Amino acid sequence: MMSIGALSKQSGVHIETIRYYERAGVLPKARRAPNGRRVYGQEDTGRLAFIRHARELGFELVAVRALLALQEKPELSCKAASELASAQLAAVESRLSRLTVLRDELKRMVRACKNGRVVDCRVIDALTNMR
Amino acid sequence: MMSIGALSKQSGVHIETIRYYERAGVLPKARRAPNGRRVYGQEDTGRLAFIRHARELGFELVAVRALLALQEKPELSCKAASELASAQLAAVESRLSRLTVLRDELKRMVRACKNGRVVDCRVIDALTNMR
DNA sequence: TATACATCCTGTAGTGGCTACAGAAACAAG
DNA sequence: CTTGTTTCTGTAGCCACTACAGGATGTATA
Repeated sequence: MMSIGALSKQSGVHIETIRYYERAGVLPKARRAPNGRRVYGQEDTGRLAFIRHARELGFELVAVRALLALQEKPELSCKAASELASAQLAAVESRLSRLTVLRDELKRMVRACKNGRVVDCRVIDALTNMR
Repeated sequence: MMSIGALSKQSGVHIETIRYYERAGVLPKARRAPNGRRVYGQEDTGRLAFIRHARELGFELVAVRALLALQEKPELSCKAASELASAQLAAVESRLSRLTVLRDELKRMVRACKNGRVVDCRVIDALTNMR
């Protein structure tokens, strides 16, 4: 049992963001103390960690909601769950392959630009003439 | 010499975005025809290509502006440009490694969901305990 | 020339995912 | 009881666009 401030410290997610997640339907509506303040449990720390990492990986809140639904409805049919997971997997693999291209391009750029002047620097060329 | 519509078609950047870039100070204020319409030259196609690719690589507009400023002052050292690229590279590599973990977990989950129950899936754990 | 329609202009508002603040209420410490 | 912290709701701002509205101007066809 903890306050929104304690949850915020534990999870590293801003208080305002926690309230925003509730408003956006990503977190369930928090239980309230008699004085009206939100009360959280340990499971919310886990949920927030999950949301944070998923967001860092580029998942939109809609997708995060879908993934959380998997966790919170273990009675969901295997077929539906598998389809949802497959869709996420496809999204992840697409992101992965594009990121790999970007990484290689950035590596090339950094290599091509070692202690020269901008005149000799290939970063700008690389960005202008990429395709 | 071309209109904003022609530039848009050539560059693949929406008209509204081109005007937004001007407003945001990323593109220089366009020369105007006597009737008040914006007039562009071939160099603007290059600038837009540059901006587009930089954005695709995850550079923020602030960074794009910095890179464009470097381009206009070629007597400066390349250090700043390569630092920007290195920062991008680090961010991309961090995302890559975490995405790889997630992909493996999703693959595992899809496999597990074939014959088991959602409750056995560990994707949530993978995302929750990721660091 | 008249009409139709495309293109452009400025300005404003909406989007997602936060983040920041204002003003009020409640709580905790001295 | 005062002071300071925490929380509440509600609203506004941020970035990087995107989507209009409403008006001016341009071009093609009858």
